[in-house]
Amino acid sequence: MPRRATIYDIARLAEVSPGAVSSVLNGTWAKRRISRMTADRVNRIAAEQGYAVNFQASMLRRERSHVIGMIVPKYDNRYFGAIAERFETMARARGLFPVITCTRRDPDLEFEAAREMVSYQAECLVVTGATDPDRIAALCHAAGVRAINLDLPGRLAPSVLSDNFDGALRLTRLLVRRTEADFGAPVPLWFVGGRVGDNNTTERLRGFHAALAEAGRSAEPSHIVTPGYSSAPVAAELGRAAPAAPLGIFANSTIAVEGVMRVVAGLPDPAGVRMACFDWDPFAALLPQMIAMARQDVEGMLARLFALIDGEECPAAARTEIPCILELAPRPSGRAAG
Amino acid sequence: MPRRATIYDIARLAEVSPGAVSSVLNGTWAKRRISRMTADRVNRIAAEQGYAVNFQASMLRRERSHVIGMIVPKYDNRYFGAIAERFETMARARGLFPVITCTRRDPDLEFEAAREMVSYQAECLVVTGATDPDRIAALCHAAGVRAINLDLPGRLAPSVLSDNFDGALRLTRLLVRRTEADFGAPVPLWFVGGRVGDNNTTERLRGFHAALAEAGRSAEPSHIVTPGYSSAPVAAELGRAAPAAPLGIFANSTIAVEGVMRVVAGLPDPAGVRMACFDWDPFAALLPQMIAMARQDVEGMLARLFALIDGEECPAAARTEIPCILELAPRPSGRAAG
DNA sequence: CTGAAAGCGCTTACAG
DNA sequence: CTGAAAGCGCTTACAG
Repeated sequence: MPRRATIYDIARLAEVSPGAVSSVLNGTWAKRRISRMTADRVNRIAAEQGYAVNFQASMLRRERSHVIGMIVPKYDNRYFGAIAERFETMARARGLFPVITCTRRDPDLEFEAAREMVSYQAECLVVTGATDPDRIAALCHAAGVRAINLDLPGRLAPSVLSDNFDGALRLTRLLVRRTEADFGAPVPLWFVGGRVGDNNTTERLRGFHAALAEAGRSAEPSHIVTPGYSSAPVAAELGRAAPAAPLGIFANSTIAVEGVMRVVAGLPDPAGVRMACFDWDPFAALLPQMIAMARQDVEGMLARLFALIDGEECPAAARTEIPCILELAPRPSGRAAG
Repeated sequence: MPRRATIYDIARLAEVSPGAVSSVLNGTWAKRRISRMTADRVNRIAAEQGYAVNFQASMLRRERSHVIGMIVPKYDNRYFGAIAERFETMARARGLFPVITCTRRDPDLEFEAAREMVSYQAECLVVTGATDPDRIAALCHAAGVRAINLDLPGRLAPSVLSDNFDGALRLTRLLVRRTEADFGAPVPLWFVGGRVGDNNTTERLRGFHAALAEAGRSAEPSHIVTPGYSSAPVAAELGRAAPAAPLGIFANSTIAVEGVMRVVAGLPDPAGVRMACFDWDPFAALLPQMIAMARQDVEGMLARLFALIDGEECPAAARTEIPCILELAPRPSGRAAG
């Protein structure tokens, strides 16, 4: 493996000192009163040699690393994928070096990944959807790294969340209204997916109950099916509960929709199902059963996140809830009311 | 910002030399014949201090960085999201440090990101779906970094691809067979999405034509609609071409499906459309028009990719095409034949 | 206008 | 069984 060119190689070729090369290449040459002629020569030779600075050496020497870390449960998911993508773009726009790693909802991997971010000398770590954000915040604080929670809240660092209660409330109101309109009378409403104890599920469940209460109704406990976030257990548990159409379903995440649809496909009357989903997917929106989706406002969340990052103040108590965007599904032509 | 603990801090507290601390913490203490008692003490104190090694310093000093880079067009996409996620998992399993960055199909960003990977001292760069992979490979080679292309091929580095021709051939055969069965006679077949000149579109188009030729048919040039990979131009151009049902559509990517569905929704008879899609999405599979999807074999592709990475040999000519997995869409109960 | 020099935090051959 | 020391490639105050 041919050794990469260093500032010493460039210095030799340009017949200047390594220090001068360094300041030309990192743009501080004017401040150091190096002549433009020298700067041009050094830049030309560096380009010819395909020189690329060694980040390890450069970051070691500099006072600040400008590294900003993010851990995220998954990439393979519209919501978290959009978060990761937008995070990178916004970090780069600020001259920061984003380092993202995906922790697959594994608590140990989350913690190890956070440690790794400390090792990368991250100045700030965005902890997205972590199962135990406070454990990570403690690790960060011990190392002098700012932590900010995203998507799921913690007590030891500020949190930027979706307004899960409000989104679920509005979604459930729609579900109540549309099922009554389509079927001519109240039908059983189910809440499917997620895990009780998880903050987001708790908040959405609260919104679900509140909307039912507004309508003078209450939820049947056996219609709350929360076996987690993957689709197989959702399909299994919902299948055992044997729902009968007509009915309405609040799907707590698009992954839950995958499970729900397997059960719905087996029903004698799939057209007797109406569904609302917390989270958004363009194709799920085209399902004939879908009436609305609560799209989490990724841009709004990240705007708030970077406002916290840009401002130094980060009170641990700060907690921002960003409203979701309610997307009505197109009403398929073939679907009759009632 | 409190300074992070260093090996010097631990050394002082444990009353040993910094060198001894270093070898205890990186596991080479047995080789250096340091006593277990000393090692235990150092480990305990390091844990108490929340010590985390400084990667910049450690990687600078070591001979190898163990960093492995990947550039990827998007995270917010089932296919590329799955690639990024699996890449991280497999790299970690090998003790490597994956660094991924998302380049949003921007040629300049791709090149800048590749430069950045060289600066991170990456030993290898996986170039995924790049618009100009050879420009990046040249940069890598100049810096002594191995490059491997994924998803789109280049001439200067080995390439791991989907077997686009074969996948499109099988998908089109299905489309021919199912439209003839459902409508009782051959109907117009359209190819929608992607860009002519792009390797993958070219190969899939070749498969499309080959399957038509097998059936003794040929494609109408005006039925090839390839205005790129985003959904808005697909909807616009397909809308202008005003397709009439009954018809069959080969959608070149799930993003194309989004555009196609906007047009289909406006047709007098959406049920007169059959669609096959290159690429997979669980919800797109549930569209009533969808008959089959070609799921790219991400696991198979990455297995091959890491076989190249693990083995030192990387002949630039090497080109592997991994077969796609054909997923038949569930046949909706409400859909009548003919 | 530019160079010599110290030092970032680590690793590892070498000496004992 | 352990320490002293050199050096990875850079940056930047300091001296001239």
